[in-house]
Amino acid sequence: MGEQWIQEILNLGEDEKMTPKQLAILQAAIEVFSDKGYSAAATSEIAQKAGVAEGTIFRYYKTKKDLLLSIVGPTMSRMIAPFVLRNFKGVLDIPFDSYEDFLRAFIVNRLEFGRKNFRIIKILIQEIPFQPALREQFVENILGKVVERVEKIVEHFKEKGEIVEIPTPAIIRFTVSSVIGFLLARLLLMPDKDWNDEEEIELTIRFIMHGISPDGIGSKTFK
Amino acid sequence: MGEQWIQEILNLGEDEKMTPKQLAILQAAIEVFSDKGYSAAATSEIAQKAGVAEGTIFRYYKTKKDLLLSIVGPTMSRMIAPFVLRNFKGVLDIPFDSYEDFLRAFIVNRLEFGRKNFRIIKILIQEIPFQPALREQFVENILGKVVERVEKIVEHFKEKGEIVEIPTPAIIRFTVSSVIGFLLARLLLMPDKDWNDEEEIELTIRFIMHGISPDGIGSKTFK
Amino acid sequence: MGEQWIQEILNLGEDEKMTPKQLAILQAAIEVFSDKGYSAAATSEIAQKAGVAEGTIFRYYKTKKDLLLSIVGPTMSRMIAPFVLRNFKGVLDIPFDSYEDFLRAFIVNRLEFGRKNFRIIKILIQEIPFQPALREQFVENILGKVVERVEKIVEHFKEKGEIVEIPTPAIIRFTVSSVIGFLLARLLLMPDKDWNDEEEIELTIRFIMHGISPDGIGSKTFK
Amino acid sequence: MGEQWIQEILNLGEDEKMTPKQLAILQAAIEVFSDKGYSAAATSEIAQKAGVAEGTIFRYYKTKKDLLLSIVGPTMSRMIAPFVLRNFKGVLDIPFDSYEDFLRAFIVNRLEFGRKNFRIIKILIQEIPFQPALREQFVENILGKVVERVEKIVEHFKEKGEIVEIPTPAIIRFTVSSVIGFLLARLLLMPDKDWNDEEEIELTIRFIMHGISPDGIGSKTFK
DNA sequence: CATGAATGAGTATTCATTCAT
DNA sequence: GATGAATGAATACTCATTCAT
Repeated sequence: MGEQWIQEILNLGEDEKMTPKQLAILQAAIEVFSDKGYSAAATSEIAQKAGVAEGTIFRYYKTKKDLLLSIVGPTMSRMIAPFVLRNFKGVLDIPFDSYEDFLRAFIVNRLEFGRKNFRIIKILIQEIPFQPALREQFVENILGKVVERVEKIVEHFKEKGEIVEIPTPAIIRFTVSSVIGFLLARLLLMPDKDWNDEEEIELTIRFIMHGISPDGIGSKTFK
Repeated sequence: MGEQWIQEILNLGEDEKMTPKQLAILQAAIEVFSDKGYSAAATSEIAQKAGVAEGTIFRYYKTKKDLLLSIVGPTMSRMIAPFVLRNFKGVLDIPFDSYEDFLRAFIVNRLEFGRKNFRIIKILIQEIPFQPALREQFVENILGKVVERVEKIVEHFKEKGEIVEIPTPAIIRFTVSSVIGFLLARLLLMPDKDWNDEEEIELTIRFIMHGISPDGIGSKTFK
Repeated sequence: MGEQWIQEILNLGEDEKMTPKQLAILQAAIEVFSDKGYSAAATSEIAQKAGVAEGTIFRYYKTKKDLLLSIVGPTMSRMIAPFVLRNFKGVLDIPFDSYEDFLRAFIVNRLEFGRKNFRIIKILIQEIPFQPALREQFVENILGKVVERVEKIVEHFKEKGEIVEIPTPAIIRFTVSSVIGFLLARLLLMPDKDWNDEEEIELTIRFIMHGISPDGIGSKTFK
Repeated sequence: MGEQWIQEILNLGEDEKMTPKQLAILQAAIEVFSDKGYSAAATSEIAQKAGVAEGTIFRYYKTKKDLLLSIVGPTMSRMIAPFVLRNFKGVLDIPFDSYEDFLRAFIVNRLEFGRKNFRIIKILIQEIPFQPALREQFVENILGKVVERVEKIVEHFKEKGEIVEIPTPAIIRFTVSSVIGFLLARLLLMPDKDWNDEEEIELTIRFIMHGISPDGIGSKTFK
């Protein structure tokens, strides 16, 4: 595993200086945290795996919890990148011709993201229930913003008659469940199965589009 | 909270002798494990909460891990109860007139189950990634059997033309994602929201049925 | 060194149960604290010297500081025992015929006390500047009460013309300095010198009595 | 607080080169040592307070203990300055007309000294019991010389009939106790009280002189 | 000279587990 | 059976000291 990706993942491209040791610590911590869980992970093991002295960890991160947050925080921010990027553009900030297009772009993008950030996301999911700091950040900064954004998109296509008149939260739930269900099956539950990603994505989109299309009307794509 | 339910939940009705102390230990363990996570839970706290001596726990359960498995194992078995109960009955073991009926029965039933076994399920989900024993049991005994059973149901209704000709694993995935998505939102993410369960269930069923119905055909119920 | 004295010193005679291990821990802690100072004392060394496991210390005392306070607190209380004992008796609670008698009784009594509680007093003095909890208790409960009591005695004998008309705080300071000066020299600075305690005490009393007697009048005893 | 006094205090006027950094380190060390005690003081905190890198301390002082001794040693020497200064002068090296004059000069002088060197003296007193090197230096170079010198003075005035025929060590003890008692009360115990130094000094002198005057004879000053 | 990253032995404290009572 | 005192290995974290830059 190269050392480039970590820079990229945690730094968001800003070139804050990160010493090789710090990188090694982060990498080792990600590994150990995701393998054993935060609580059961020993700083001594992280140190050993990173090839540094135990004390070195605490030069960079005041506490073990600090180390956790340093890993999980930036990734959490990047989770919503696609939802906020073009938010300022102008009146019509929905750059998709159909909900389908949105879904397709979204799934492909997040599948890639999930692939790269697999371990960190695992840590995040595992620890959210036990770390109030994490949960708060997640609910307020992530969930909130994503929902807000998707709400607009859903309502936009509701107006256009593409989506059935069902309460928006339910629509969002259906969409998100299906997408996450796919991502989990693909990356977590059965990563070794012989997946045909493109086809699987299209099937998932078909399912969602059929599911939320107004009665009597199929999606445009899938007649 | 009475002490009856625990008996019921963990004993599956078999009247194995369980002393009040043992019950207290289990109850306390469920609370502490689900609040802090297995690793971060202290047996001393469990003992205190159960009102027994620290040593007493280890009379009943050789190790802390043993205690975990004793809690989570039986519940895991009961998760699949509806899928195996009538499996032996005879040739035609599909007691549903439509996939919709199956879904409705299934969701209602598992919502109830989830409500009762909330904490234990939380523990189960949290610990599956870290306890090989758990994962093995889960994959082989639970996932396997459920999939096997649902496969038959799905294929049955495929033949009847109710379900579109898409690979069965995908159909199952769509179904399960949607149902679990509902259960999670209902019980975990937003338990305090003012839910109209019946309506929400019907919406979910509509979504799934539309999603998996063959092109051009809506579900029977939702025209 | 027997194990009786510790009971006596820390328990004030009440027979609260103290296991042999707890006694051993206290004894070892007194030794190590007084030899190395609180900060530089290692709980591991205390454990070793007490012949118990490190963990055992923390069954009895939640923290190292707790251990310190458990040692030093009770002795602090006993320091003022002679000053509060007969305080309730009645109107005339000064059971001495002269300031001289008071001094004599006091010095003999506290010399004995100092001999027995030498190490603990050393710890107390060393740590008072750094432990706010200690300082507070000392100033309020000890210093306050002693001063209050001695003030009355001094003023009593001022009225009788035995003590010169000088501000009482100064009289107290002179008395206490001289007594403590003796005790320190006797017990701390030169414990190995060949002391004639009785004579030395009489000299000290003579010094104080001469020093505070009204001009032109010697003490009764020392013409 | 300027940076001059430190030079003065630690250097005894000799102009050994001392960089500003070294001065800052010493100043910071005095502060931290006296606030937290030697053992509990962290070199990192000293470095931070001094505005230098952690490593810099160890350029000037090989070890933490070295730093302590560098602070406390010179002050210890200066404690006895008044006792050795004119020791070489000639036969009659007692430049006081009476013990009273000696006391007065001595108390005033040492009060000033104590005021300036408060923190260092506190460190010294705190650490003498735990640092053999310090204790040795103190007993041999300080205590010894002071006693030697004061012995001569006391015996001089004994011969003149000003001081009662009591063993000299006792006389010294009385004197020193009373003086130190005053200094401690004045500077350490109750520094914020509204002191009238001049009057308080005269009272103390009166106490001592009365205390050690031969029977039947008051001091010259205080009839 | 000065830095501060790096070290690793040492710290107080926790905790699952044992076992004599 | 039930207890809880005792254990000791393991834990997160600190800190005086070193050394390459």
